[in-house]
Amino acid sequence: MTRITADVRFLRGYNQARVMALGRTARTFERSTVVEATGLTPQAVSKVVARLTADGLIRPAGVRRTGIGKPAVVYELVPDSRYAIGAHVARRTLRLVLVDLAGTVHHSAVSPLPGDFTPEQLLDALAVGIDAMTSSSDVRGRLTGVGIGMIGPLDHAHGLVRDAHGLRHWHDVPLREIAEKHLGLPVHLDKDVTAGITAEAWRHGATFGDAALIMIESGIGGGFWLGGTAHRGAHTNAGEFGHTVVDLNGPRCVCGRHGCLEIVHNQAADAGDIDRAARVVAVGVVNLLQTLDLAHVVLAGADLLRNPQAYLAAVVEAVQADARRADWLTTKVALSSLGADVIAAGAAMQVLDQHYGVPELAPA
Amino acid sequence: MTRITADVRFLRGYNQARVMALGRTARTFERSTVVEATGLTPQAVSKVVARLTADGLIRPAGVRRTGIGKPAVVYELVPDSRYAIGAHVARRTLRLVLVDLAGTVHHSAVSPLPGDFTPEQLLDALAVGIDAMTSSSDVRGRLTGVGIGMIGPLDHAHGLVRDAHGLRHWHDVPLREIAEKHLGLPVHLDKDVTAGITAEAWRHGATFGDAALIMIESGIGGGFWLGGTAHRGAHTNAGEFGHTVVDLNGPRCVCGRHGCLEIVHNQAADAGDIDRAARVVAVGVVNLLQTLDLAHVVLAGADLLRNPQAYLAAVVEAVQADARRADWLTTKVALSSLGADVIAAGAAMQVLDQHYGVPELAPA
DNA sequence: CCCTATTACGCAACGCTGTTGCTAAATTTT
DNA sequence: AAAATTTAGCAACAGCGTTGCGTAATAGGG
Repeated sequence: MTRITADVRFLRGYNQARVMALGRTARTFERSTVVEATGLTPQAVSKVVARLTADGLIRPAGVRRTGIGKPAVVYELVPDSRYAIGAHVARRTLRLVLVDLAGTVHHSAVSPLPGDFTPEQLLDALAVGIDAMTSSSDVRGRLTGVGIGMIGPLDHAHGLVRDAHGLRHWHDVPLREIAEKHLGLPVHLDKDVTAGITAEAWRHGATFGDAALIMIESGIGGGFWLGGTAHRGAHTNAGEFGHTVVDLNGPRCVCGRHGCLEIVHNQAADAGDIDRAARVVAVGVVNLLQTLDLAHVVLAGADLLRNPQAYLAAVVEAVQADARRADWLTTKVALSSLGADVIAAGAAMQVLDQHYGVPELAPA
Repeated sequence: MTRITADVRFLRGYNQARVMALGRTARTFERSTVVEATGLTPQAVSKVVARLTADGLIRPAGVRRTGIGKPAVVYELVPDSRYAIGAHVARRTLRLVLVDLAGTVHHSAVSPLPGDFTPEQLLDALAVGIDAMTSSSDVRGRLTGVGIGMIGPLDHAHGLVRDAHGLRHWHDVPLREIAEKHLGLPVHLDKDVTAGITAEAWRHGATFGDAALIMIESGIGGGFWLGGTAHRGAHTNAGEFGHTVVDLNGPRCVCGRHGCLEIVHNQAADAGDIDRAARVVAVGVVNLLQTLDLAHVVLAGADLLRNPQAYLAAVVEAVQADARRADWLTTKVALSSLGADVIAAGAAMQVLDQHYGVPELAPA
């Protein structure tokens, strides 16, 4: 648990991170933009910009002539100044991506994992894949770390896989610790869906409000971005969205309850009725909107992306039907901008976020 | 929107607030406790404690002899150093409470409101009630402000009542602004359920994790405390928990959808089957746990508190049944510790929280 | 009884943050 | 060429927590 004391160093990191967020979102920016966004004085912004420039994280990119007066220097992020590796560990596959500081995916590769793979087998696959991906020497020196997104339950704070669903060999595995030793890089472990929503948030920057990522891929899960950070819940177990009851008299689910969103959806999907399956998901999404009042909903997951338009249309329609009463209740619904890479890319961005994102103060 | 720049003044407020939170939770505390909780050095804590003592917010309350060495000074919060008024505006009644800095309710009074009351009528009732409650002169001088909790939809950021359900005369009323003028005190406006969960959080202090307040009182709503702050959503509209679908083939709800938690619950309750009604709510609560992974669930609301044990038993049972698989997935379920006063008291605590709570930095 | 070890606590100097006051540079307009 | 305007930085400053060190208050041992 990275714990930060509220001393002056916090201010440094915080304000630098806000400028970085601006650079990620806006392609180019100037000091005056930063002044407005941060509330700092121009002089303070000059100092922050000078520090970031010295670190090679941003650089001048021309000037803008405003008409009268001295032209303003335009800055931009230096995307290839830092990289991170992201890994999406699924039941049968390992997806690795290389992501730069701007959130752009440079390489993406999928490799099969042995059935019922062990931690050791995963570590080996990771090492091989990462090695191949960072062969270029300028990448290797700028690698910030490795992010791993996988199915839960797991303990994010302690980097512990508690009991990955459907995988033997994965009970209380301190994956973060052993991976850091094995790979020689900082490792960040999180639930797949949480990594996924982080990807969307990191790329959208400050304009991204409360949001959810709906993922349909061997089960239905939800990742949440609330109040400017990922929401993991009290035990890193938030997101079991597929196991919310939507049909009190519905069929029994593997979880023991009746009429879970997941079982109702799967029955429709298995029967080939994708539209009905999509409408079930749409009901769940509107439930989330009612409960959490989200500004963005992102759809993702292999099973969903096989029929993206069907799901998108159903959700959009349901959201609009529900929100028709109030013009101020707007929610943007979209397919994941990163496609099948969301989880892996998000895991990578979580690593970047730890270094260059807005620092969090000690837990209340 | 109170917006704070990340300069040194932020540190001052932040660290002071953490000490105050400790004092609220722990009755008494010493410097060494603060050192541990905040991560600050003993010297820094001395400065913070000195400032708070000078402001009269905390005071020494004896010493603790540890055995060898100079005894440690024990401090305590000064509860009656500050007060706030809380108002719970319902469809027919106005409940006012006087709350001190420790979160203790000193006075509570309910008065009827005219049918379909107007903003002016509410303001008059507020003025009269507040005057009666602050007759003592030491209270009046230490009054921090007035918090108002009421049904939505409303806009918390702008202090605007958009369209209170079931009340004509309440469309786009800038209640915060006009109330501040009318009462001559700072006013904080929020949804009833959000105020309610703030009451629980403020009283529990740092030990309070992600939580929800389930309120059953002319409708079913939910207030959320996530990541150390109230969750209001993108448009202050979070909490419409009663309008989440739990029965796809259920009866049509006033909101237009079928099988909402609220209509299903109400049908059972109206039929006199409280146990079934309670089990419906329990299903909804477990849905929340699956989605958000909460550490605390608090039950409240006039309709619920008519049969508190029935609801509590049903929810506890459902939560335990669902979490039986994992011993680490613990959620505490309880009835509101403040009974019928939760909303009003929470509204008051929101005012105190603005002054003496942990400050929030500019929105990301 | 005095001395020492131990613990609590504060004064003074310091480092680092953003802020304030003012100057310099670069450009357009007159 | 001179004035006006906008951008940007240097220098001194205020305020935060930190570091170094001295002082006060207690218990226990000789």
